[in-house]
Amino acid sequence: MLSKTCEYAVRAMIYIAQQSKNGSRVNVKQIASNIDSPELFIGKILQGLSKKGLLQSLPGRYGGFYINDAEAKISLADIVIAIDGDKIFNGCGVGLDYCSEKKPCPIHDEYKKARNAVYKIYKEATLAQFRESVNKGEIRLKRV
Amino acid sequence: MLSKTCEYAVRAMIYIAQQSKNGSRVNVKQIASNIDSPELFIGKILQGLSKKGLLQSLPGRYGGFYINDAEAKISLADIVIAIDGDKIFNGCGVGLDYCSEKKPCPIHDEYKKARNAVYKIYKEATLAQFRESVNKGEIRLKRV
DNA sequence: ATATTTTCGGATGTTTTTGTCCTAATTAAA
DNA sequence: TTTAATTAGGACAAAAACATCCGAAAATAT
Repeated sequence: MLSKTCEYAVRAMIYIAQQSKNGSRVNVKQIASNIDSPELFIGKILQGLSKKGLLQSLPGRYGGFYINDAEAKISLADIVIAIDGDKIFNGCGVGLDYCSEKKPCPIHDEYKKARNAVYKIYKEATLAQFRESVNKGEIRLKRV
Repeated sequence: MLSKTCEYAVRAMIYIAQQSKNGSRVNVKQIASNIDSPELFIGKILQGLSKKGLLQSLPGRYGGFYINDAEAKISLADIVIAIDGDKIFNGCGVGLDYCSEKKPCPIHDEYKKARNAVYKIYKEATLAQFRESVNKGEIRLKRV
């Protein structure tokens, strides 16, 4: 399960990807109101992702956040790993550090399959994909 | 991903199930040292599970925790739900409360499949199963 | 140049999760 | 019945996650 921080990040990135189709920028106020997140908090989160190069930011009047064509190739998995790390995709099903191919835990093999399926989903969902569904009403990012 | 509390609970329950094969009880000190958890904390966790009827406890000298044949039928999923709730098995992949069959989020369908696979694994792993593998060295519950 | 609007960065505050402490109640052996 | 060893329960403490505040820096329109 993703952390709350990570959920905000994923939804914000999807929103920004949609909005920056033609180079336009969105500010934190817009983002927060469109994804139902605390404004200052999503600001901090995006600052971090921006530092890591997952999106662009421009300070100053008429500034904001945006995503260029190169960044549109990034996947939800990239965002998740940047925020929560890769434990969700690699970790053991019962929390054992030693658990591995060589020293599997009781549910290792099946759990690994399921985990990989989850990874595949997040990996194959790229921001570019979400741009496609702009304005079709297919995507709604508010929580309720 | 399970909470730390939940991971401790799952490992403790597996350990207790193994140990109480012939009605014997284990105390928190034994449990903690065998699953690598804080002693007092796992005590608290098991008290909670005991109240909910997922295992038996006996206070007093020579007391401890144990699992009877009826409880051996419970699955890891039952434990997870008792501690972390069912959000991990039912929740949306990007944290949207409204997300459902009728109003799916962008990754709803595939995510649901993967989530169901995870549920199946935890559901089919019963404590009775783990009793089978006692002393075969198949199960190791210490973290490292 | 100046005013305005935005992100940046660091400190701070709040809530939840994780973990501990202490005393009481309970049980069984001696 | 006494004693020792254990769980029960409630308060407390520490750490991590979540969230806000404030002043500085940056960018653009005027």
